[in-house]
Amino acid sequence: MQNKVSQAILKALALAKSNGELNCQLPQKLTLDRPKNREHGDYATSIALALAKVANKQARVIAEVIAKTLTDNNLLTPNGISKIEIAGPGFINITLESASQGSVVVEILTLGRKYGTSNSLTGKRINLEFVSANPTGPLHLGHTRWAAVGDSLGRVLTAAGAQVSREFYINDRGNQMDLFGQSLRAAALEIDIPENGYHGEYIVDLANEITKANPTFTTLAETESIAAFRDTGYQLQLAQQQKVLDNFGTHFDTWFSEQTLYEHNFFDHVLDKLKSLGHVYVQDGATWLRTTDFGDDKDRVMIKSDGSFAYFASDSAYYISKRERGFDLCIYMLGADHHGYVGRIKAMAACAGDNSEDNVEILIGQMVKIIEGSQELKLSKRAGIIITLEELVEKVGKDAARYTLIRYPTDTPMVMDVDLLKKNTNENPVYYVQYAHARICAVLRNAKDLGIKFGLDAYSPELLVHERERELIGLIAQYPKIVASAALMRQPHRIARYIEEVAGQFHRFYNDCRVLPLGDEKPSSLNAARSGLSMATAQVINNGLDLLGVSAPEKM
RNA sequence: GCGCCUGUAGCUCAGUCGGAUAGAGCGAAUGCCUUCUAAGCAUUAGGUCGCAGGUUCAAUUCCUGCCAGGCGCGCCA
Repeated sequence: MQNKVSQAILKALALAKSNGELNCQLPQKLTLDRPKNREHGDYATSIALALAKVANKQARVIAEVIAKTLTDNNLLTPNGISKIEIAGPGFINITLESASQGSVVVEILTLGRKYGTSNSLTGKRINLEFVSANPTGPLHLGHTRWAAVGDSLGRVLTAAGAQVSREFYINDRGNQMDLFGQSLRAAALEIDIPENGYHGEYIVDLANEITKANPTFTTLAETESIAAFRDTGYQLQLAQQQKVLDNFGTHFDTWFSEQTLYEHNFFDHVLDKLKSLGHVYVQDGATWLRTTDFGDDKDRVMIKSDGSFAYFASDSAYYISKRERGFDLCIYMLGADHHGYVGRIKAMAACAGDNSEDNVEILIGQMVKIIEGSQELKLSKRAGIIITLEELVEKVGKDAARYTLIRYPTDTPMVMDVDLLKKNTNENPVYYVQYAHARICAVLRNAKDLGIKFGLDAYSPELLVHERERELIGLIAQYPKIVASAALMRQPHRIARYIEEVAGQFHRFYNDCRVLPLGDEKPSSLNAARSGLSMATAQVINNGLDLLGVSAPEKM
C-alpha cells in the first residue's frame, strides 16, 4: 500500500519534471513517514522540503506542484489515496481510502506466520556468535542478556531472509581450565583454593558431585587428579549450560570447541595463511600479528615466547574457521568489558585479507545492573556468582526475563529490579502485550460461538472507518518495515517496542469499537470486519512475540 | 593519559541514517465494568532532551569542545 503511494508520488515528480514545472535531479526513492500526529494523515513526506534547495523553489510551491500533478493525472483514487494536503513548511500529508488501507488485513490473514518476513537479507550467510561463556561455571546475568538478545536477533535476521547459524564458542583450553581443575580438586580435598582460582559455592557442589561418582580422583597423583577434575567438571558444567539455555528457549546450531582449532593442523594452516599475507613476524621469541597495519593500537602476540598459544591465536583461528566454513558475515556479541577487542578483531580480519567493514560486525552489550531491596548487587568473580540465568528464570519466569532483557537496546546499560519483577508481574510490559493477545483470542472464541464468520471471505475493509480502526490498521501495516529495520540495525528491541504499541492501540480500539454484537443484535458485516481486524492484530502480536522467543498465550 | 558506551518527566527507559506540538510504563490525582478478559481505557499533573558553540529551511538527533557516570587499555583467558 505504502509502496503504491510512494510510486504515485515519484511518478508525479517525473511528470512535473517533463512538464518543466520542476527543474532538478529527482530522488531514486521516496521516504514516506507515518506522522506522529494523526491530523497529519496516514502518511507524510518531506520530499518537497528536501527538493526546495536543488530546485531553487519554495518548498510549498513544490508541494503544490506535486499535489496538482497527482490530481490532474488521476493518480489519487487508483492508488488508494482519498485526500492530499499540504501543511506547514511544505509537508505533503496523505490520507488513504478506507478500503485500500484495510486491505492489509487480507494480506496479514493470508500470510499468517509469514507476515513480516522479507528477503532483504536473502543470500547472506551470517555466523552469529553469542554467550560463549567459559565452561567453568554457571551462566550469569551478563550471559543472560545475550542469551535473550542473541537468540532474538537470530530470529529477526532469519525473518529478513538471511541464512543464520548460531554459534557458542567454548573456551575449553588454557590457564582458566587448569585453574578450574585445581579449584575443584582443592574443594574436594578441602584444602585452600588457589588465590586466582574459582571460589563460588557451586565449585564445592560440583566437586562433591564429581567425587561421589569418581571416588578415585582424589587419590590420583596431583597432575592427573587436576586433569581428571578439570575434564569431568568441564563436561558437567557444559551440559549444565546447555540444559539451562535450552530451557530458556535459546538454541545453538553449533557448539564450537576452542580445542578443535588446534587439531588436524588447522592452526598451522591459519598461521601459514596470515604469514603468506605478510602480517606475521617474530620478536623476543614470540610470534606476532602486525594488527597495527590495520589500525589496532598495538601488535598482538599469537605464540608466546614459551611456545604456548596466546588467546588471540584462538581468536584468529576461530575467525578464519568461520570464514572458511562459508559465512559472509561474522557477528560477535560481546560484553562491554571486551570492547577493547573490537579494534584487534577487525584488524585481524583485515590481516586475513578480509574487509573488516563487510565481514565482521561486533555488537557490544553494556552491563546489566541488578537491584534487589534498592541495593545494587555487585557481581564478583572471586566471591562467586550472585545471580544466574537459572535463578532469574525461577524468580520472574522465562517470558518476563527474556522480554525485559530484549526490550532495551544493547548499547544502553540497563537496570533490572528483581523486587519489581518478582512481586509486581503486571508492571512488566510483557504482560501488557500478552494480555492483548489473550484478549483477542477470547473475543474470537466468542465470535465463533456466536456463529460469526470472520475469515477472509467475510471481511469488508471499507466498513472500517472509525478513527481507532484506522489507527490500528495503519499500525499493523508497519510491521514488515519494523522487522526489516530491526534486522538491518541488529536491534531486536524495536520489535518489543512496536508490539507494545500494537497492544496499546488494540486496547483503545477494543474500548471504543464493539467487536461483537450486543445482546440480541444480529451479527453484522461490521462485526465480521472488526473480528477480522482483531484476528490480524493477534497475528502480528504473535509473530512479534515469536521473534522475541516469548509465548503468546490464548488465555490468561 | 587514550579508547568505547551513557546523560531525555519523580523512577526505569524509548525516540536520534535531521522533520510538524519530544513519548511509554511505573509512581501521583480523577473518572469508566447490568452484555466481548478492568492484567484494560480516558483525562490531568510532570521536561532548559547534561552544558556551550557550530552546520541549515529545520537539531533531542549531525560536528567540535567541556562536565558527569560506567567500562576497557597484559607474551591473562
